[in-house]
Amino acid sequence: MVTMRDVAAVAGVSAKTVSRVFNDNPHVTAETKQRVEAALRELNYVPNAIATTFRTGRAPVIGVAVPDIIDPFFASIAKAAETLAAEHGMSVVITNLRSPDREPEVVQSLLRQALSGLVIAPAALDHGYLKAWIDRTPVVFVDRQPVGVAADSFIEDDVGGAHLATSHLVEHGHTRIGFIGDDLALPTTRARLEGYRAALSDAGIALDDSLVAVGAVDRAGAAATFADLDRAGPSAVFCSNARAAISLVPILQDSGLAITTFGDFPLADMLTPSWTVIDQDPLQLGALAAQRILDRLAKPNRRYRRRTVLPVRLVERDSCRIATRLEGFRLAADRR
Amino acid sequence: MVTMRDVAAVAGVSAKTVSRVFNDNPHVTAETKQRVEAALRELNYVPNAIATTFRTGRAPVIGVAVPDIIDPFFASIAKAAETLAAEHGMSVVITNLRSPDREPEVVQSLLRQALSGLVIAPAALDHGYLKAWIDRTPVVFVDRQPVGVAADSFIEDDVGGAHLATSHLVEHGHTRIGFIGDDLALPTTRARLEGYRAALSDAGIALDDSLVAVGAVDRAGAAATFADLDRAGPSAVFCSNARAAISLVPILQDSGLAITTFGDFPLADMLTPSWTVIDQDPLQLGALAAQRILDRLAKPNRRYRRRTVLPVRLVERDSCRIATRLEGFRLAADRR
DNA sequence: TTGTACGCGTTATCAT
DNA sequence: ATGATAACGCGTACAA
Repeated sequence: MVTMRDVAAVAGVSAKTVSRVFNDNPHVTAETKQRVEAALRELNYVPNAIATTFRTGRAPVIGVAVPDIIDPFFASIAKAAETLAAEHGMSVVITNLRSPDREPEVVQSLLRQALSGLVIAPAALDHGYLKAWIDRTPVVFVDRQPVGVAADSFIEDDVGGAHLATSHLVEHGHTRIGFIGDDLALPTTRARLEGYRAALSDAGIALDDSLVAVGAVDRAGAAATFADLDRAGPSAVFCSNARAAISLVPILQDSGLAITTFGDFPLADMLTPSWTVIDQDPLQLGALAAQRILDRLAKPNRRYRRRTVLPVRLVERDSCRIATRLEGFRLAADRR
Repeated sequence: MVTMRDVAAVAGVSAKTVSRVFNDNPHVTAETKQRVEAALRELNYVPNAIATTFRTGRAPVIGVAVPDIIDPFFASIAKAAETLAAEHGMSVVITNLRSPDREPEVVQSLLRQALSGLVIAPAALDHGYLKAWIDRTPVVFVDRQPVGVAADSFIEDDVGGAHLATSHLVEHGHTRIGFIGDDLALPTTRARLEGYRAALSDAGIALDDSLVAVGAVDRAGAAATFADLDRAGPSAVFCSNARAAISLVPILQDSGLAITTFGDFPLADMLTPSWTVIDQDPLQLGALAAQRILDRLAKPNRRYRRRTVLPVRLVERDSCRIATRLEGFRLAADRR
């Protein structure tokens, strides 16, 4: 490996002068600069990034940590952050959190790499382990709020979006509306349950806990969860997130239930019927988070808004128009 | 930040002894070890990973570089590599290649981080830029072969899979079979075109270049590409990859064409009709690649198989059963 | 303008 | 078994 010393020897200057030339320091004569540049090219000098990081204490790298990179929602966040970082000469490393309990070790091993910043969509329920790092490294939460630590966050309007989706079902005449989620331990899921309940209350519909079921994380779990919920006799369901929704497609596809879901997903518009969703714009989430990291690095002393809530919008498709079960309810009512 | 020196001062030993204790070096008396461990805990010592990497020249990190992390195929490769690495105390950093021409800079900035190894699903057409690194860092290619550099690779059977998919259409009675791909500059796409052509030849069907169209990278491109192909009057199409397939769903869904595609994708089995695909097992690809990195690190002098081709299998679903256009052809033939 | 000396935190070498 | 010293490659402070 060619070092600055090697280049210096060839150019007949000191290592420091090579450093100056390489970093475009103006205090070098044109003639010296030329000689050094020739040596640089001749030896094919490549800086040792680790040494630079070690010396300066910061790698020109932003970390992005997400619960599951297979989920297109999180992949989009990462991709947007990467695009923005690249525009500012930074690279991005993505890492999978894998599971709530592994989050601390995974994130800390990332943070030890002297990152310039971290964008995290947390999986864990408590993020107190970040306290020791947050003074030295800007950390921005996305999708979910920080718990046990103060940090910037960009989240979507979970309560509002769930309210919107549920109200949409109400407007279609449904009164028996189920809630299917992944895990109520997650604040995001809880907030969406809250929005769902608020919408029902606002419509004067009584809450029924047998219409709330969680555990839809894969196709098997989704089937079990739905079987549970189905006993309560819903005519419509609201899925609390895209991943649950994707798992639920096989079982909801031909159920005759009206459906809305929180979070768009690839091919949702191509299913039969196509699914009505709440759209979250993960690209914007990722871009905003990365921008905040860059801002904090550039102006550490400025004050920033701690919490930013992004609006969501309803994308209406077909899954609320077709509602066999509701017809059933109506016919039954007519007969009475 | 607490350093080994600080710990050494508290324990009343030298920094080197602290290092020995921390790294489980046996040449330390039990009594000394105990004292040092107490100091370690008291000061809450956390090693500076950058300093260690700097000193040893290797970070306990495997890099995974893929063209597009949004593509579930590549995300699966990354995830599998991560799982395997974690079992061996290594972490993984994922990076997006973004585009063929940006690949060299992106990869090299990754490699400068003194990685222990790199798993790459390349986007670029030539990988000669890796020559300078490959002696110091194990590099394993997945999905696509190395060009311009010698390296290990794990790829799927592109020619065989395409042959399989095309033959399947032939068996269903099709003779006008289109090929829709993303980019013929990619060796993968070319190999699949080759398999497609071989299958037609084997069936005694004449090749027709107007039945080959590329440019399906997003929904707009897919629509344009298909419009082009459609003029040639196909009754069936073979999509050369999952990403193209996903983009083509809107336009092929109700086309009445029989369909096969190379690469399964989420919800392919939930479309109407469900899509028959060639399944590639990206998880295995990622796991094998990461294992090879670990093997090469553990036994650098062993010899390894350069090129491993994984078999693929046909997953038959409904998209070949429904073939309105073929009926049209037959009726036309009957009338004659 | 250019160079010297030093230090970042860790580990390897070689004494003791 | 333990420690002193040097070294990894670069950038900072300061001197020349």
